[in-house]
Amino acid sequence: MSRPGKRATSTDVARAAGVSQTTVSFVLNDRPGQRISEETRQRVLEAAERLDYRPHGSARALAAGRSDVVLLSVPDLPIGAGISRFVEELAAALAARGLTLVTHLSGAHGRPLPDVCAAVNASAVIGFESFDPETVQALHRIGADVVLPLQSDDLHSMQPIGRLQAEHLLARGHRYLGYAMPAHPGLRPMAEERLQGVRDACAAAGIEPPMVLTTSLDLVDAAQAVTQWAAQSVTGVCAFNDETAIAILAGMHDNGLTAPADFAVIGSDDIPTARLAIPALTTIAFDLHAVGRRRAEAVVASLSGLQLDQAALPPVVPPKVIQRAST
Amino acid sequence: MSRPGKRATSTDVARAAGVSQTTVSFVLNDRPGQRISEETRQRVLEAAERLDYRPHGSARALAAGRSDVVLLSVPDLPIGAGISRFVEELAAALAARGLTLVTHLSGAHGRPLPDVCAAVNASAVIGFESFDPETVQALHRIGADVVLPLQSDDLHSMQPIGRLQAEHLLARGHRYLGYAMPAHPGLRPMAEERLQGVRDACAAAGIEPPMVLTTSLDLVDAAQAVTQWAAQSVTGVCAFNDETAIAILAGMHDNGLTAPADFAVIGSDDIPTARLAIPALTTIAFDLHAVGRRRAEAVVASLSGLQLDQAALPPVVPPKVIQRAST
DNA sequence: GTGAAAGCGCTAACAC
DNA sequence: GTGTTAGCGCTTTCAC
Repeated sequence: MSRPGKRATSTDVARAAGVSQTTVSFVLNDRPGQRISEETRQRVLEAAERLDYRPHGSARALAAGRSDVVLLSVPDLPIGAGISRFVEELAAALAARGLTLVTHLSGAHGRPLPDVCAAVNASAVIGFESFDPETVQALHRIGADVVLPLQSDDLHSMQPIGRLQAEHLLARGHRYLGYAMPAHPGLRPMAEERLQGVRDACAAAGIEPPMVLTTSLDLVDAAQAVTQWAAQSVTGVCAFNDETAIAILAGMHDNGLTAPADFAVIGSDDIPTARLAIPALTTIAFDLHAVGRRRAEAVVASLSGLQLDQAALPPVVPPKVIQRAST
Repeated sequence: MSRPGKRATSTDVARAAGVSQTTVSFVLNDRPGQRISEETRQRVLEAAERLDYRPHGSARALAAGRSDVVLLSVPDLPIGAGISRFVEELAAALAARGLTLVTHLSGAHGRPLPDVCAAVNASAVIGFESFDPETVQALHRIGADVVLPLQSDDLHSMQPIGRLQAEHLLARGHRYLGYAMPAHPGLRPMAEERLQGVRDACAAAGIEPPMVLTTSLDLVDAAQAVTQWAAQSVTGVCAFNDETAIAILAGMHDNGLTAPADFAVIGSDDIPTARLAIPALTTIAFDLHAVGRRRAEAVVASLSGLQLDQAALPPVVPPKVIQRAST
């Protein structure tokens, strides 16, 4: 239903439907003051459909003072499959509420977040980690009503992950634990949080805190770390995530060691290749699906100025250990 | 340099600098008709800085009829580290030309691409695979000047990848090849292209086409495929990508086989965990960096209506085999 | 060199 | 119920 011609405007629809442009706006936006006759409504809707009318985002944003665009700022970190699933969930939930999600990779050479926000006229910005205060302020001035770093989700803090990892190892008799930090700086904050969970579990069990080592996704690096842990009689290692854990596994293999006999290794995130590791990797799985939904609801609530009804949110299944051969 | 107050407008800057709003627009946009005195220029720039002025994307887009937003549509496929690197490169190159890149995951439940495009008022849309004609037309009508599916990059078609994989195995004496297709539907088109390269290489060498099997990232699945290949005396397998290759490796391990003695396996993309596979995975590496830059230049050229100067583009290093232990 | 004025396509008072 | 009207913040033509 469209000629390749010029873009149809709201006025075109009005003309086609034989009503005023205002009426079109009312119908299409489903304004609460439902003073539109059903017949007019249908005529307008039909005309819009026929002309393949699509509201002009900029014009709408300019006039209304707010847009339906939500910007997700993804930090410069290795994006895993899990994250993309989360993004899709978020996008779907927002779309269901009439909001459009776009993502921005905040790499070193891209534009600053406030500029991007201004360019797409986002009315909300979601981040993966806390923004620095300057950025937050800039975003607010631009009109981004909400700034919700993900980690503030009370039910999905990162610490339980570390705790679960450690508890799993402790339950299997390990008394000297290691922790494998990722080398990538962007992953640091998240890693610190997870590590804290491990420390807490160790403290609660009355054993020494974990021996923390940083390993990049490099065989030599990982092999070195393995040697160091072995020298300190570490027998179980919690890795920041599955990729790091896979590096450890490779480092062990390089040293002629195998899990779990020589060393137990537990990862986190349950990436698809975790079960393909040799041996298959024990890991922590969590419910990104629900987290995405919850985040979306939070944004919607904040945007509409309503109080977020915690009870109405989809429940988050707590993270749990996926036991496989590596522990 | 900013009070938490309301957003500064172009008019505010004009007032602060003691000039007209028009002049501000001229200065900030660096209009060709450089009829602005250096002194005025500085005053305006300084005022803008002081007020932390940021142009209102929507207003600008509405008035100018075009925005500086470029939308990258990423299909519903597992996002790997390689892709994120490419996106960053693209964003950086576009930012250098004053353009802002945002990404949209075109999952099943998100909004249709044209809607997203209209919402952010993108003046160009980049895709990973060809859009269907209807979508293209819709995008054009919305005013998206460019639609550039990535795969049309002459110097970076997918076929050479498959060809290289096959040639590598052929050079090592393998005469019965297998091809591992990914199960994920979003990966299909790309996989078909790569497969074609393998077929071409086989034909050129005068051997039978590869025995194609589809394997998800699942141990049982992969083990089954391995059994089938073995039954047909296949000795070398080209996998669509490294993850699929890792699955094959796991399937082999499950069958008590090891690479390259029983089976040679070659992946593609050189993901970080490829070298951590056991044994380390031979794979194809390519230059996403340059591809991103080239794509960005193409968009800029198309947006400014200029002819793309092929010669001025950063050269793309052809894909090459990274030989490791699995072949 | 600089400014006045006319919109871009839409929303939202307000009038009928 | 529906139309009139006045902007939203910016670009751009044209006059000074």
